[in-house]
Order: sequence, then C-alpha cells, then structure tokens
Amino acid sequence: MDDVAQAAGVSRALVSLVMRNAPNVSDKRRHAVLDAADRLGYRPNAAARSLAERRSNTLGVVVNDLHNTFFADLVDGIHEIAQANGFRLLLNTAWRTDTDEREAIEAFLEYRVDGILVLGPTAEGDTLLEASRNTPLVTIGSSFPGVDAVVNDDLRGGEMAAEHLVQLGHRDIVHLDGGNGAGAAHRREGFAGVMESMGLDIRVVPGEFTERSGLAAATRLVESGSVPTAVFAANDLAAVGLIDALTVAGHSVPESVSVIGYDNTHLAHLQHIGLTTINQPRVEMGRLAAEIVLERLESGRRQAVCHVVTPKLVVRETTAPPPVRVIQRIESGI
Amino acid sequence: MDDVAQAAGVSRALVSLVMRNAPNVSDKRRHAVLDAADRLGYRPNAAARSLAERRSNTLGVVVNDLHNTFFADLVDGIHEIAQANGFRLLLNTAWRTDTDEREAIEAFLEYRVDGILVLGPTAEGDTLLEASRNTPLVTIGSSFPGVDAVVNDDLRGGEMAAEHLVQLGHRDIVHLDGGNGAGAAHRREGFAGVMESMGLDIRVVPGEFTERSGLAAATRLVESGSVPTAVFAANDLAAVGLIDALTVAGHSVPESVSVIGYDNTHLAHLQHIGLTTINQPRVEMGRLAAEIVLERLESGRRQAVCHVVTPKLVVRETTAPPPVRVIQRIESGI
DNA sequence: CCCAGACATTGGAGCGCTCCAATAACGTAC
DNA sequence: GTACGTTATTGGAGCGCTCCAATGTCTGGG
Repeated sequence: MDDVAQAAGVSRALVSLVMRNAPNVSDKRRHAVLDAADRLGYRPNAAARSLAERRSNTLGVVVNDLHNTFFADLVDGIHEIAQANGFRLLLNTAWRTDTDEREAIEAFLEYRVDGILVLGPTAEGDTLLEASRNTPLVTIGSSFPGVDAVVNDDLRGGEMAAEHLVQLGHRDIVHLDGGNGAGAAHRREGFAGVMESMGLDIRVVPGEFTERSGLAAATRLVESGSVPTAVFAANDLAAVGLIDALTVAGHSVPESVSVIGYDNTHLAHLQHIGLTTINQPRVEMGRLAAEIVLERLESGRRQAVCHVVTPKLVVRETTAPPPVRVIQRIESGI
Repeated sequence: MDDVAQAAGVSRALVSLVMRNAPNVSDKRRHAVLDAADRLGYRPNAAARSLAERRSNTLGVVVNDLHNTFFADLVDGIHEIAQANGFRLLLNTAWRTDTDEREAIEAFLEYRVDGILVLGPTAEGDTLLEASRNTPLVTIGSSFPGVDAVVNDDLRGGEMAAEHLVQLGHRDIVHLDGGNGAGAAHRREGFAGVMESMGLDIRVVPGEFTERSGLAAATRLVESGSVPTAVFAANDLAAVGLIDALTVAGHSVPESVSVIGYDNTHLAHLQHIGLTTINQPRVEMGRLAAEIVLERLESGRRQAVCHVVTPKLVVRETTAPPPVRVIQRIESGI
C-alpha cells in the first residue's frame, strides 16, 4: 500500500479511500492510484482490513455434508441474499460430525466473520448458543432454544409421510431413522404419532442421512426376514440407498415395498428414481436464513427468532398400495 | 488478549506463547493463562494472527459446482491432507461461471490464504497463472501452462468411451459436449479421434456439466427426429439428465439407446441408474493436489508440475449393443 | 557462595490496513 | 482581494496479534 501511495504520489490514506471507492476523491488522484495499483499488482489485504474495520463483510456457512445436494440448494439461496447486500461467503464442511462442525464454527469465529449459518446442525445446542453470543448465527434444519433458526415443520412432514403410506393401505411400516441428522427426531415423532393414533406398530430402524445408511438398513431388513410393505426414510439420500439394496435383493419398489423419502432433492425427481418424498423449499430457506442473519447484524436484536416453513407431499412412483396377499392376510386376521 | 494477560498476571507475549502452545512455558503460567482465557471467553483473532504471522495456515478451495458431488469427493481428499499438515480449509463456490470463479480466487488472494485449489476451473488460464504468481495454486480437472495441475487423462477417457460404444456395435453415436467444463475439450477430442479413425460421423451437440443440459439435449435430439443409438455424455450429471428425458420420450436405455457418462460419481452406481461411465480416482486426485500445493509452499518451487492420473472404463447397465433393426440397416448398406 | 548456562518471561516494534481530526485546496459571493 | 463554506488530502493512532532481542530466574558444578 505504501508502494502504491509513493508510486501515485499521494498519501497512504488516499490509497485507502480509493480502494474502498470513497466519494470525495478527485478523478485525477483516483486514476493515479488505480494505475499505480494495477502496475504494481497491488491487492488489498483482507486480514488487515477486517482487523482495522472490525468487520469482515463475510458470512461463514457451515455445510453439514457436501455430498448431500440438499445443502447446495440452501447455499444458492444464501448466496443470493449475501451478494445483494455486499457480503462475501466462506464455506466450511463438517462431514456430518459434531466435532468437525464445532471446529468449523470455531474457525469462523476466529476469522471474525460477521455472521454464521449452520446448515443441518449436528452439534449440541449449547455450542451454537455460545457461539451465537458473539456473532449472529442461524441454523437451518433444526432449531435450538435461544438460537435463530429456519426450519421445516419436520413433525408435520413426518406425519404427512406416515399418513400417505397409511392411506395407501399400508399397515406394516418401518421408519428408517436419521440419527443425529437435522430434523430427524421430529420426523420420527411425526411418524410415531400417526402410527400410534392408528393403532399400528411403531417400527424404527437406526440410520443416518446417507445413502450408505439406506443400503445397510435394507440389508438388515432383508436378512432379518422382516421386510415391511413400506418404509419412510429420514431423507432422500437414505431412501435412494434403501431402494437400491432392496431392488438388488429382489424386492421391487413399489410393487413389493413402497418407499418415501424426505427433502425432495434433485435425486428424488430423477425419472429413474421417481422418489415420493416430502418437499422442503430449500432455496427459499437459504434466503430466509441469510436475511435473518443480516437483520440481526444490523439491528443487534437479542431475542431469537425461529422461522418455520411448511413441508409438502410430492407423490411420485415409489409408493403404491401394498401387495395384495398382505392385504388379505390382514383382512383374514381381523 | 490484554485482558487475558492482566487476568492471568502475565505479559501479552506470554499469552501469545500459550495460545500457540509454545514449548518453553511453565505449567503454572500456562494454566493461569488458559484459565483466564476460558473465563473471559477469549478467542484468538485469526485476522490479526495471519497479519502478524504473514501466513494463514489455511488453504482456499474453489468448488466449481456445489451440486456436483464429484467435487465433494475431491474435497474429501484435500481435507485429509490439509488436516494432517495442520492446515484449515476454506471453501468457495463458483456456480460454474468464470466470473464467480475469478471472484472466489480474488477473495482468497485478499484473505492471503497459503494456497489455492481450483476444482474444475472454468476461467481462462491467464487469470490462474497470474494468481499463482503470488500464491501456490493448483487446478484439478484441467491444466494450464505454467500452473500446477492434477488431471485425469481426459483425452484417453474420451477415447475409451467412444471405443466402448463402437465395440458394442454402435455406429451412430452422439457426443453431448461439456462446454467450458473442466476437461470437456479433451474428452471431445478423444471421442472425435476414435470416430474419425473408424470412419464414422462425428456428431457433437452442445451442452454443459449439468443435469439440465442433459435434459435439454435429449429433448432436442428427440424433437429433431435424429436420436442416435448411443450417446457419450461429457459427465455423469448430464448423462443422468439425458437418460431421464430419453426415457420419458419413450426411448428406453439401453435397449433403444445406450448412454455412457464420465466421472463415476455416486449417482452413476445407483442401482436404478447403473450408469456405464469413465472413472476418475477422485479422492486420490484431491490428496495429490493438496500435496502439490503444500510441497510448493514449502519448497518455493517455481516450475509447474502436472500430474496425470488414468481413467478407467466402468461398464454397468446403460450400454448395450444397438437395436437389431439398426444393425441390419447398416449391414444391408455395405 | 558465585557464576555459567539453560530455561522463562517481557517490552516494544511492526504486520497492512482504517479512522479521525486536522489541514490544504478550491470555488464563490461580497 | 478577502472571507467563507465546501471539498480533497494527509499524518498519526490503533485494530490484535507475533516476533525478537533483552532481561529475569533457576540450576548445578567449581
């Protein structure tokens, strides 16, 4: 910067003004500085700037799982709002573990980003709460007391999935759980609530938000000889893995077993998959979250807000009435 | 930091030493400092640190497209190496456009990251070359003179794809181009080379590395009434989109038309897709690239290196011999 | 009991920038 | 030509840290 100032024959302060294109700089000097900067290949040092300015004009985004395109859609929405408000985005990924997530947040805190968005949080609420004390922070996908959040009504979503299957005539339904995945607990609750109110068995098998988890669950179900007539998978990724393994094992979907997912990611609407699922307005959620962070940054609001968006059932080709023999068995059993 | 020093009854310098856990600090002081830091909720300021240290211990990763899980695998590999060497990762995404990519690189340069990895570069080489003058920079997916790179032998990969289809008996083959996508040009070249040497028509339709592009191309082919017996799509994403639209239009894959992709992403091996494709050792490529960046950072090497890994054909269910009537037509035409 | 040599601790300069109060330059009206 | 209100420009302090040379503290051998 000193070099540029010297080369342009002005003071360091003026260079600073030009670089931030302040209003009150004469065209003559502005050009002189810009020229010199260009000639010397000068590039402002963001670290020094954010140190002096005490703000970084940057938002940190913690992506729970880079392999899940659900998060890519969220980022699209976030970027849109950040861009429009002159903020840069910095991403970090957490490989679905709470330790990596904490590390990512910690890193952003140390970099002094102006706001943090945690997509699909896996960590405990107190980590997030503590982090949000110093920096505006919003979670997407699940909410914690005292922390801003944008969530889908996962309880309702779980209900919708269960209701859809029950309405098709299914009685033997398994829920493939999402483990510590964001929103998984509520989806399970919603499912369980419906099943209970219908007087049906609540069968839940452990899992997580991955394709592999779906594969493993299917294998277990097949091997145990207790394949149900329908499965509600905690997310699309798991659903796809499940369908895969089920098909390989000779259980066709939906003829022999119906499968419903959650998220309505790109995967789900592929013709060759045609996954029935619960839609979350992903891009919209990203936008909303970014707006909440920026609003808090500006207003200094202390009270947490939680924005709930509504899920929607999307029926495609992986769900159908249960196979006939099963219906007969049930009927004769009455 | 001053507060912590005061609270612990030591100098600022000592706090600094403790925070970086330097060796020669007495246990007594170390605990005093750590306690105070904890009590006050002190968190080192990374911007100030990197300013003073003149290095950030951070690598910047520019991801061309967050929706393409190909890049997620690369990041896995990069992270592994970075982690092992005490480096943090910071990601940025480029939405497949060269302007966004340039901006992302520019941002990393301003943040003074220690090294930059550009996954699937879209921008011109000179941008990258210029950036790499100040900071170790490596591209993955395509290479530019003077810039470190890790690439797959895309020319050979394109050849393999074409050869596979020709060997199955196809004569009427279309290449769905990858546009400005990394490696697309070489894949096309490889394809064209084989077709030419076989005396076959070189049909190329424009496209890019997205599902949507595949959909659009299929629609165009169908509408023009010139659906070939086989298509080589520039990447898996496009291949999947293509298959989707083809199926909807009543052209079953592979019975009526064969499709081969490129990358061997997670998508490809899903049972319901079972995409024949060309494999790239993704995680391995990520590791390699990270190693190259770190090596250059340490050695200050000036000469660019380019590491080429070999592609591999993975045959699944989307390719088969062409439908019989076509073979007959060709035979009778001889 | 003193002193060399190891180990611990500290003050202060400096990293590259922004911010602010102060000064310089410029018009314009009288 | 002077005084005044603008608009441009500048020096210097300070952001929170690390680094280095200097100082302080503690051993154990003579």
